[in-house]
Amino acid sequence: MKASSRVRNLPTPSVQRLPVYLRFLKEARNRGDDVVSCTRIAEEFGQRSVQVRKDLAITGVSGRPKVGYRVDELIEAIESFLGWDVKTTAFLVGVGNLGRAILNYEGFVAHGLDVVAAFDANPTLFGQEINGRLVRPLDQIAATAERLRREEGRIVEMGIVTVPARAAQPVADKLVGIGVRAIWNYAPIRLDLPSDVVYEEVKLSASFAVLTNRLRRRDVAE
Amino acid sequence: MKASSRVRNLPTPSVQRLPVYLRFLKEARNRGDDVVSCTRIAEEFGQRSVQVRKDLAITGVSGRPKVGYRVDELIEAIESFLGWDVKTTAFLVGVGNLGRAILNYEGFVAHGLDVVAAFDANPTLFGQEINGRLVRPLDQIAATAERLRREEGRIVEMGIVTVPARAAQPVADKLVGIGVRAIWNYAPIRLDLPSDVVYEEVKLSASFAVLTNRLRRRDVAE
DNA sequence: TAGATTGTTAATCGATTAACAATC
DNA sequence: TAGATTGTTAATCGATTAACAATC
Repeated sequence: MKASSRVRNLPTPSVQRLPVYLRFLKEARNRGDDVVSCTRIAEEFGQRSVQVRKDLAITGVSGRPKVGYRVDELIEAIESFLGWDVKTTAFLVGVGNLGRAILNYEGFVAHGLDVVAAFDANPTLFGQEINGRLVRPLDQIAATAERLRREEGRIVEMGIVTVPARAAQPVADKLVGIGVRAIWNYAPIRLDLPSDVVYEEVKLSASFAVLTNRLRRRDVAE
Repeated sequence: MKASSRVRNLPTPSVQRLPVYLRFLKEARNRGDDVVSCTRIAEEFGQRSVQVRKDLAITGVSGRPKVGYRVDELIEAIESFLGWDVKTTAFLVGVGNLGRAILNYEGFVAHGLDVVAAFDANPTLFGQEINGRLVRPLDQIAATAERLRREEGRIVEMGIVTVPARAAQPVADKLVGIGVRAIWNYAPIRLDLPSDVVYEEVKLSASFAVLTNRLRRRDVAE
């Protein structure tokens, strides 16, 4: 069987909504709820219940008519579907404020993200420790990956790029060079990568564009 | 004419792609290019030229067959359409690493964003200056807005929320209280706001979900 | 049992792409 | 003029929503 025939095309909007449900479900679990219905979830987020049901269906979970879904089953199904039940070993490059924000945010740790080391080109940062992670010289990225593999048997799967735009492509190339299979890019520039590397860009400008455009159109309408 | 009949529904994906084109067009201008074609832009970003043409069309700009679009006209049209040619006065609440990242990033300044003051609840930060902006006590947000209006005649249009999830809703309520008409939320929680306040959320978890899901599905396919 | 809910198929809606005329 | 490009209408594709049967 060819890989292409096995990888179904999943609706990206559904994948993007799952973390929202997950957060709500964890709160429900903390309240001691055993089951939850799509109607309830939809109501919480102002959506249609059919959409929630379709979204949950892609994880493979099933509920019981009249009753709903078991909260713990649902949490497990979403986490497993997103790959958040396994550790994702990552390197982060660019220890500016954005890089620090990611290193300090515990939310991603709960999603399996394990940033094992941080890198920067600025010598004044070398040796600094951020939330338990040492800042290393960018030059040592390959050596660090190799040592990690040799000593702990760990493979770096993901590279997080939080450098300025102009530095992003060379940094991404370095990350691909050490064998990462996914790049999470925060720099405001599209990166050119081999097609077998999974790529995702955080587009803050796109978000700002939607906001300001709506704000200005609202003004015009008044 | 009712407002609802005047506000056309614009394709959000198109609005989100405009900043990408804009960045490219500014580079083109710096290189001294006078005109650029959709074909060229599409090629740069791996899209179809029709899509680029449709995207540009929503700004109201028009090009010339055989020639293309004038670079300076196009830049002006996109910036005006997005509301990036006018200053947007904003308050930022939450001076953690994420808040600092936004205060220090000059890219948004080029998009008209003018964060005039930053607020936090943590007294150890009060009086600190970040990229020229003083950190003030959250308590003083209303007084600061009022003084700004009285002394400089400036209205705070946007609130940027970079506090932890649990603090986000009360902070948003405060911002709405001082009259902001747009909220840009970085906290991983959906905010409840009056319907006349424009709202946009930066969903880092959604981005991470897409990335890890693809990474794990790729693994399965191998 | 009746009502609420799941799961699925069909209809609708919106965005992308194809096709092609207009034009410089 | 011929070829490249814009602008627009029609076709396709994908996601959302409606409708409804199944079921606890």
